[in-house]
Amino acid sequence: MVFRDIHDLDLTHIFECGQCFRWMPDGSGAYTGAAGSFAARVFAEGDTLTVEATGGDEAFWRNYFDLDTDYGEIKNRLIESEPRIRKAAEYGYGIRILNQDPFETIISFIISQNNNIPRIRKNIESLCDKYGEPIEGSSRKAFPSPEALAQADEADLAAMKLGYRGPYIIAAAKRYMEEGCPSCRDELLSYLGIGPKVANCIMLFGLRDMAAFPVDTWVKHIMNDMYGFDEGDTKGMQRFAAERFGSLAGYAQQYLFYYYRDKKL
DNA sequence: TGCCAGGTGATCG
DNA sequence: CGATCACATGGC
Repeated sequence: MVFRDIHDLDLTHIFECGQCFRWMPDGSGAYTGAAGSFAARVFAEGDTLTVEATGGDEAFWRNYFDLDTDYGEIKNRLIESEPRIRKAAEYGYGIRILNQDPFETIISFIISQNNNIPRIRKNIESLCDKYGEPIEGSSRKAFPSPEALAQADEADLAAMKLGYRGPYIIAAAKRYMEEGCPSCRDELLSYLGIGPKVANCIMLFGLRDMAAFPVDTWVKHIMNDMYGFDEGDTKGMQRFAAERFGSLAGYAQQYLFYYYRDKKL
């Protein structure tokens, strides 16, 4: 399917900015990957976005890529309220916060803790290969269901190099099965293996709370470098983000994170 | 080798 | 409360 008249979209920035882990360039300028239980190949030319998907209707992909949000407007408002973010916002041109499946987001960001992005990708792909359903028309597997991960064996997860996160994954899947999708930050924080940072990532990327401002090791560096915060002062950083960026803090965080991680300033 | 990566849980004062 | 430490793993 083809979406026309799309602005402020850059697939590289969308897929490499650290919000998702299952998309990769195929060498032709396109990206292949999976969202939930669908696989796809996507590419952008001019102001059109083409999605060749194994499933999901137009509404699904329009929502996944957040095509109804005006990112030009968001960027202007961020720069207006905090001019020092301009460079980061311009560098991350075309980033869109994807609307990802909540369960996939929960498990993915539990895996992300004290880990690096290439290894997070490998861990998630291993999990999908072993516990995900096959996707018709693709070699990729769907992200595993809560039921599948709830029945996973701890030793198998250990063999897949998930480290100490294995038990967190199984416990989270069981709980999700029994209680359904968590709806707020406090509920997420009561999961074993989910602390303030991971909870904020899930709120932002999985539950669409655009005011969430995850503070990870990169954001600590940024906030120290750009604004002079002590690297231990997470509370102060959160307060600053809430005051300056308000309901747009999540977008700001993503621009800052991507800019710093990519340029290593 | 020791430090780091999209941190958190347990423990201790 | 806040500070400290262990925790699996792999890259540099």
